Parts: sequence; structure tokens; C-alpha cells
Amino acid sequence: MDEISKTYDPKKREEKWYSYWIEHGFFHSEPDAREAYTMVMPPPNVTGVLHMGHVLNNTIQDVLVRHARMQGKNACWVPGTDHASIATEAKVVAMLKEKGIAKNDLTREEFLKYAWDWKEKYGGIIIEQLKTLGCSCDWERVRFTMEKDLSDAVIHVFVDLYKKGNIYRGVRMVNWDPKGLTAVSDEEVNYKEVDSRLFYVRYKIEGTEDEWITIATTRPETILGDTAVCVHPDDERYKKLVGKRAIIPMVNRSVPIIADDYITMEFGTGALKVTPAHDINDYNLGVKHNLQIIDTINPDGTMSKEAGFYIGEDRFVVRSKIAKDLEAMGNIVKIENIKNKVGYSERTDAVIEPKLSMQWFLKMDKISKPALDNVLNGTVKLIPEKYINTYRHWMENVHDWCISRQLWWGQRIPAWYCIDAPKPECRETIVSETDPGKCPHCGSKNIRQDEDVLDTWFSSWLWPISVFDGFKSPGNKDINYYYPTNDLVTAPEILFFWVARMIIAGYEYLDKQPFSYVYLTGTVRDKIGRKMSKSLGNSPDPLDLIEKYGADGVRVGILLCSPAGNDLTFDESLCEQGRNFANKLWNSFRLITTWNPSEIDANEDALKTSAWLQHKLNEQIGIIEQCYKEYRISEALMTIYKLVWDDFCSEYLERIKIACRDGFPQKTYDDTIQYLETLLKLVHPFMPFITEEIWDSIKPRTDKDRIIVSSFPVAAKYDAGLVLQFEDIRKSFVRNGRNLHQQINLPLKQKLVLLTPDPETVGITLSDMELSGSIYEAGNNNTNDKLSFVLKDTEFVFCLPEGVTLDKGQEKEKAQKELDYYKGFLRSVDAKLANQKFVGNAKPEIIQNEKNKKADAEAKINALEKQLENL
RNA sequence: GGGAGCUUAGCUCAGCUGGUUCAGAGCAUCUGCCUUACAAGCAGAGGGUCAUCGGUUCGAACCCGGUAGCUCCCA
Repeated sequence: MDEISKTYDPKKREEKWYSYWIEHGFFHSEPDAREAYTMVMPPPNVTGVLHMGHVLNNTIQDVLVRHARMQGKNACWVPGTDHASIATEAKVVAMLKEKGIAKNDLTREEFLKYAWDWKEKYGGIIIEQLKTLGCSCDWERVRFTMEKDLSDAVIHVFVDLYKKGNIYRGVRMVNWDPKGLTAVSDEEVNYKEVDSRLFYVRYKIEGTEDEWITIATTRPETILGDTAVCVHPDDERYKKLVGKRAIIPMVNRSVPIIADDYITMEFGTGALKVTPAHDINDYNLGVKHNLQIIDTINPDGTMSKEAGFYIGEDRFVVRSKIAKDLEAMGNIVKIENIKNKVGYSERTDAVIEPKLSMQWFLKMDKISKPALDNVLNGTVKLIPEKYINTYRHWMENVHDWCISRQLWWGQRIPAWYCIDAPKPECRETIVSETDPGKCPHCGSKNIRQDEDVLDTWFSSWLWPISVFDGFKSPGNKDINYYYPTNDLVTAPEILFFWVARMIIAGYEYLDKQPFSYVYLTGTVRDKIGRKMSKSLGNSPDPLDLIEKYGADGVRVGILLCSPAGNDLTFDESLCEQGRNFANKLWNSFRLITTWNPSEIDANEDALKTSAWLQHKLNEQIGIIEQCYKEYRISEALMTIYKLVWDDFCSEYLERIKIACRDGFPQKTYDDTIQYLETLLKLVHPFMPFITEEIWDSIKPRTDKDRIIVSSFPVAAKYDAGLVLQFEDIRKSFVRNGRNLHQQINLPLKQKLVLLTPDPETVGITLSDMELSGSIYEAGNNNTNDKLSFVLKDTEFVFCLPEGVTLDKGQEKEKAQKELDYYKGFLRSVDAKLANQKFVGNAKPEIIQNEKNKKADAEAKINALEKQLENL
């Protein structure tokens, strides 16, 4: 075998194996007789680049897929991207602006051409980056939410839901993004606490000379649209004013003073200015009290003609101006600094302007029912379960979904309006999957399609169905085989945007859940707890990390700290730990390659050590299986990590090295290779590259004999007693022996001589003796100072090498301390057993357990007392 | 304002149905080692009133209630 380097170098090997897997079609899936394991990737935005959140999310998915593939399932992981209307349109607009082109100068078609060009050029970046991470997606199945088939599905569903009466058009207060010039959904608004000024403004009571009512507002620019003043009906201060009218300053409009128990008497002055066009609560009051609605703000956030003043000026500029002007007029009573919450657009970060506009809505009450029921009854399981509460709360209070966006990049709403409308029925909206060409009522060709496009989530909620063409060709081979999918791995932030809606669509269209398990990952945060984000600049570039530590190292790094649903504090040192682990694995293999086995018999030591590892592996595989079942991925990883490092490397290999020093038996060699292969398989889902590399280096392999498709180890029966015997006796013997050396400051190379018992009689082997720094010579009756330790009920007595003496007082003290501990332990056990209430109430196993403890402690005390006597 | 969750070692977290003198892991720290696979390593060690107060119980990190702090969701 060629010289193998001392440290593992991932770079070239990762590229090599990734192309190898692709070339040999290991990631590709076609329906067959095997059980399917399916997962759809949460499609990243086409505008996105790989960040730590993607690394976490996709590593978990890859672990699950690779594990399933090794279990012999037909694993299919469908990748893809999402067209991200607002984000992409914003990018394209910005790009055009740099070229000196304004969006409004282009036709819709021209703009879309630029957008598609942009998508072709940049839209695949993130998907390519996932390859360096080792993701075993089926790249022949990559989909895009705006490609033809998927868009057709969106249009089909829209028309279908419209015909079912679930989609309607109406004027509603929406969250308007004045920068993006579109409505955004409630979920896309981020509320932030900001410093604001609360203006106290007095309005004159109509028909009086000097009687006033003072309102408090953070948004004085909306005063121009006020159409009422509202107070609480129980508020003694204002009772006499209810029913009178107040004069809005500047515009000098007379508005009613109304009473409603919606008002919080304690806030501000207890009197609220009501602006139905620009505040959702005011709007509701307006509807209830039948108030006039005056829209004073343009879509771009400037004041409209209806405002009467400051026309065309920005709302924030006007806020300061009007305050000054009101002050000059003597209407400002005072100004306070307060903190309040303001909504910002998730996409453009503009302050959201509540605005009345004509939008399309999906009725959610009925359609969402099965999606709630099937999460509550466990058909769809959320991991961790704590999210069920959040989910239920949202689903029980679900609002109708505003699905229209005032953008061009997206699926255009398939609705047409007859412009001339000579007949009354021509005013009906024409909703159709194909362009109707003319008005069905009057035959006029002068019809116009709705300008808006559909919310991106209205595409992605169909994703688990549409990627298998479940709408285009219902009942096709793929959809029948792969749907319902198994697991979905995503972030809790989009539980409602996306997960809930996919479940809704799944039940609406296939009457089945889209997936059985939803694994919700945490948010990746930096050391001081901030969410890692590009804008904060606190996120390392995953590609740099991969370059530095290898994809295997980064995968381990991110998973080491990521229990399901909990946020994780990421630190680069975790990747270092991952890299070190890869190196450890690499070196264990390197050691094995130095062995030259021959047909000799294995000695007792080698046989025993081998048997122990065999059983230990079976025990641990059982634990790992359980971790997978419960989606405790980081725990599975840690179990494997310790199994490799502590049990295989530190215990097994170290002992075998000693046991086989004088010749390497073929059997021991074969056993070792078999253990290594088992471990490599266990590690493979987490570290696909290095495991395939070592697997390949062990012996010549065919193209079918690759670890990626090897069979995942299955737990076999094991002898728990045998495992325990190793830990309690052999391991403890070594540890105690080493401790003795440390106590008397004796280097391990200087041997202690074991006098009693004969090690063979208690299962202590040659390697134990060596590792503990001791030797045994039958019949040695050396009279040097002695010292000892007790394991279970056996005292091991050693004598010191020539010229080394012992501090007996210290030894006695130590033994006495241990004895006191066990005596105390025994007392507490005895007290328990003497307690009638305990004996009466506790389960029999627990009582038996206490009795065992008692026996163990008594044996130990006996041995310790003997030890003290000898001293 | 309404709801959910969290608080265990310096850090990140386990601790599932209360039952070993039960407080655990990894990392970090400290001490000693270049021992022929690995210093990206080996061998050891220290470190915690389980946020806090009270209750239930033979027995509480675990169950119940109050308090404080943090996080998230909804409005």
C-alpha cells in the first residue's frame, strides 16, 4: 500500500467522490418494488447564497436520506428553488437601475425577459453550493416553482379553488409595502420596537369657543384622514362629549365623537383619533360605526390629493412638518418620547403602511380543518412536539390568506375583466385556466387580465405534489410511489407560511398528508446569540469553512450543537472538532494498514477484547437506531463519535496493538476490518466523503460495493454482562493502575508488581497489565512496600519497585475516605429498606434494586476493611 | 395585551415513566507526556445549592404553585 499521509486531506477526495456518486447514479431514484423514502427540499430562494441555516437544514436532510438509503429504501430527495417574487423582483429592479433602466419604462414582457435572464444566470448558485456539502439529492429531479409545469399547477389550483368558492376578491386592509409597491402577508411583517414620539393634539369641539378634546397619536400625518374621535363609553372625562362633533385641524372637517369599548382608557388621553383608511383597528371601528373612509396616502408612501396638504411629500417628512404646523396653530398640547412597535416589510425593510386595497383572498376556515385535525391526531408529527401548541393556536385563529401581489415576477392571476361591459353580467370576473380571448357574455375582445401575480407561497404550498407532477398527471407513477413523502426538514419560522399550507393542500388535493414527520431545526446564532445573517455580517461563509475543514468536518460541526427545534450557537471551533474527528478516523485506518496478519492463533487477550467490542457495537447500534427513530440526530452523532474515538481507538486498538505485538493473527485482523467497516457505515450519513474514501482503501471494490449503498448496521443481541465486565473490571483496572502511578509519582514505564490475585483468575489480560503499568510474576514474594485498590469485592495488591517507598498514612487516609463513603451509602440504603412507607409504596423492582445496592456496598466495605488491615 | 417555551459545569446541551451517594456528555480549562496511527494526539484532574421561594411525596433536577430573568409566536 502507498504511503498514507499523517493527516487527512479532504479537498480532492470530496470532489472525487461526489462526481463518482453522480456518475454512477447513486442519488437518482425511480419507482421500484422497494419501500420509498422521500423528502422534498425546502426550495431555497433563487436569489439566495448558501448560509449557515442552509448548511444545517440540508445536512440534516442528507443524514436522513443517506441513512434511509443504507437501510435499503429507495431514497429520493428532490431538490429545487423557489422564485421568490418580491426578493427576485427587487434584485432585478436594482440591476436594471444600475443599467439606467426604470421598471416602468419596460413592458411586462420585457421585464420578465430580464428577470428570466437573471434567474438563469444566478438562480442556480445555491443549488451548486449544496453539492460541495455532499448533499445526495436526485439532481435529475431538480424543479423550480415558476417552471411551466409547476406554474400550470398553480393556475389550476387557483381556478379550482375559485370555482369551489374559496377564493374571493375584495377591498381589505392589507400590509402595504410602499417600497416594494405590493401587499405583503401578515407573516411577512416584522414588528420592531422603535423610539417614537407621541403627539398630544387637541381638536376643537364643534360649536364651542374654547372647548377641546385631546387625542394622542404617533402618526400625526394621518390626522388629515381622520373621520371620527373615539372614547370609551365608561370614561367619565368624555361622557358628555359623546354624540357631539369635533373639528379636525387644518382640514377643518367636522367628525363625530363616538364611544366604543375597544378603547384603552389608560393609553394616551383615552381619546383616539380614528383613521379608517390607515389603521386596521380604526378600519374595524369605521366599519362598525359606518364612518367615512379617506385615503390620504399614495401607494409609494407620499400624501395623496385627498389629504389636501403636503401632496406628494413622503409620509415621514410630513410627520415632522405637520407637527410643526400644528404647533404653530396651537393644537399641540405636548410631545412625549415613547417606545412602540412598528411593522417592517420582511422583504424591503420599509415601514408597512396599512392600506385599503383590492386583493385576492383564499378563505381558510374550512379548507384548513383537516390540516389541524391531522396534526392533533398525530398523522403528521411535529418534532419537537412543543410546536403543536403553536401550530394549533395559529390554525384555530387562521385569517384568510391574501394571495395577490402587485408584482410581475410570479404566476399572473388568471382573471380577466370585460372593459366595455355593456351587459350587467359582464361585470363578473372571468376566471379561467386559459386566456378566454373574449368576454363570454358580450363577446367583446376588449378584456384585460388582472395585473397582479400570486404570492410565492401559493406556489410552494403545492411543492410536495407538484414536483411529482401530481396536478399535471394525477395518479402518475411518481406521485403514487413517492407521495406522501416521509420527512420534511425546515425552520420553525415558516411553520405557517409553508408547512401548514402544504398540509392544507395535501388534504385538499390528494386527501393525504404531504409528509409524516416535520423536523423543525433551530436558528443558527452567533456566540452572543444573534441570528446569523448576511446583513449583520456575523455569519461565516460556509464555502470558506468547507475549504478549511472539509465538508465532513463542517457537517459534524453544525450537527454537534443542534438538538431539534432548539437554537444553536455556532462557532467555528465546532468544525475544527469535526475535522479532528475525521483525522482520528483516518489514523485508525492508517494504523491498521501497518499490520501484517498471518495464519497464527489469536491469544486470549485478543479474543476477549474482540468479543467485547463486538458486543459493545451491538449495544450501541441499538442506541443509535433509537436516536434515529426519535430524530435525535445530534445524539446519534455523539454516540457514534464516542464509539469510534473512545471504544474503538482508545480501548480496542490500543489493546490489540499490545496483544498482537508478537505476530498478528489473521482472525484478529479480519475482526478489526469488520469493526472498522461497521463503524464507517455508522459514520457515513454524517461524513460521507471520508467514509467512502476509507471504505475504498480497505480493499478493491466494485462499483456496486460502495459504502453509500452498503447496508446500515442492524443491532444484534449482545451480552450486557460481558460489556459490563469489561468496563467494571478491565477498564477500571487500567484506570486504577494508572492512578496509583500518578499518586506516587511513578512513571508508567516503571512497573508495579501485582502480587494478588492472579490476573487470569479475574479476567485481567496482558494488555490490561501493560496499559495499567503493572506486571505479574507468579510466586513473587517481594517485601517492598505494598499498595492496593479494590474493584467490586476484590483487592488488587501491588508492591513498589525497588527503592520506592510509600506514605502509608496517605494510603490509609484514602482507603478510610472510601470506606466512609460506602458506609454512608449503606446507611442510606438501609434506612430506605427499613422505611415501611418505602417498602409499602415502591415498585418491587426498585426494592430489589435497593437490595442489590446493599449487597454491593457490603462486599466493597468488606474488601476495604481488609485493605486497611493490611496497611 | 394574549399564548407557548426555556433557566442544569466556563460554553453548548442530555437527563424519556419521580427511585443508586444522581447530578451526566462534548468542548473549553489545568497538570504531565513528541509512548512508532494520530500534538488535528495520549494519560490524568478540577469544576454545579439543577434560576429562586414554597408545596405534594417514603423519596424531587423531574410533579404543582408563586417570583425573577431570557426566547419565540400572535395581536
